[in-house]
Amino acid sequence: MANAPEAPAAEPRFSELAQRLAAGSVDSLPDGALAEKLALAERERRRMRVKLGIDPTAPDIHLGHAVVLRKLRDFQDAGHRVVLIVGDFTARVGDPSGRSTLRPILSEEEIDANAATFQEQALTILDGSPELLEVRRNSEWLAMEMGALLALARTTTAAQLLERDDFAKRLAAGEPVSMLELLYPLLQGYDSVAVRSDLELGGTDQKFNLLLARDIQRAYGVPEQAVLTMPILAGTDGTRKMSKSLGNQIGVTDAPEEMYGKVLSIPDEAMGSYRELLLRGDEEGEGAETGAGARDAKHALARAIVTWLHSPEDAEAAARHFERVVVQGQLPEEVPEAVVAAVDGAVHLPALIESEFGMSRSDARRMIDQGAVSLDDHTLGRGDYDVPVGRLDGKVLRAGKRRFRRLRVD
RNA sequence: GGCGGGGUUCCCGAGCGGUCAAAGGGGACGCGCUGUAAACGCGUUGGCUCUGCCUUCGCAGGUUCGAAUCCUGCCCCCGCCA
Repeated sequence: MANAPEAPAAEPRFSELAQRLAAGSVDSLPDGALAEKLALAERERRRMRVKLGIDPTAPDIHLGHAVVLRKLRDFQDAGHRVVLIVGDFTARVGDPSGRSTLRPILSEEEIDANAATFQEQALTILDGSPELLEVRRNSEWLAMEMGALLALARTTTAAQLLERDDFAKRLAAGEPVSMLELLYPLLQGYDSVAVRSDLELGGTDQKFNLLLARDIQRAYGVPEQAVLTMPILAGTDGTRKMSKSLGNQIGVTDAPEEMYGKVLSIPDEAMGSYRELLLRGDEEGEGAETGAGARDAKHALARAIVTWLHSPEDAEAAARHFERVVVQGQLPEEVPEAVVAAVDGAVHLPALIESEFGMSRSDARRMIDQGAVSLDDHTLGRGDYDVPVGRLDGKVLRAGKRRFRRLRVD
């Protein structure tokens, strides 16, 4: 970095830098704030403090988080410091952003466990060197006294909070909004006061909270943060926000084959945004969006994502696995073994499927009846629930497309 | 505090004394087809020792041969008034 502390910030230079760093974002607010922050940091010869808060309400980081984490990484690569706040305290409150209902309350043990894996998984994307990453837990400052909480509550009015889109909508729809939820934006804002953030990142659904944090910082007499919002990544269904609770997520630590398959299951129309939000744009060509071209484009996308989060070798292997198991309907290279015990010389398949694949026996029976279960090449039919042991040893039981077990008779 | 509306299966939502394990949609799963775990079509979707039995319609009692449906009490949500 150049050092010209006395000279007024060379505006064009910082605007340009800010523009580059904000690439891919939806909003960079207020106008010009990011450039000023960059200039200020350089003038003071320090790194910018770039905040991201994540509530450890679910144990895994998914690609939706990855969009923002990747952007944070850009800031690290530019020499700035990421302050990752693990919301162990706010997880107990539950951010209602973009949700229509109250989150379930998690136990302290669950939160701790989630927080640990979160931190670890974030490092698959972030640079973990101490000067570039600071990890904090917001229970450090949010477990405050009642008096302090009241002071915080005084900073904001009910009208301000009710401006928030999802609160307003729920209210209008006659749905409950708890006081606890109303408090959430204040707590998140206080995080920004506590860590003196220069910039905070978040999804577009965080815009309100990120901006309110500025008001709270002002009320506490600390500099107001700039705000950068990133687009929301759709889940594997292609429409709703990716989230664990909707079951449409792709975890950053998902096994390569799993990750590959999940990417292929997104609707064709979602490919473009996946490419833009997750890859840097220079990885793979555009590819056609329809016909066989779409298939190839999607395979390329899956390969690129697995390469990013695992390795090129894993991506290769995952592609082979997919071709073999899904396209050609063959067995995977490795099939886990299951030891079966016979009763009266026969094995009750619904019971076996229940214990091996964790579904109910009724489900298992339905699958057998629907021709979804096979032993080697023989597809079972309606009512084939009991099979003599003699016919089982060494055979591969397949239930549905993706569940396999090689049977060994005890 | 008063008055009114409401809590149904994974979700939304119909049912309002038997024909209800409960319409319809979503989601999920399965089969077919295919360009992929896309799209489309068809089917399945409480559990089990499965042509029957058991459990479920906020919770607890009650009426009835019989209740998700009626009554009583309680809990929770929403609205209006205060």
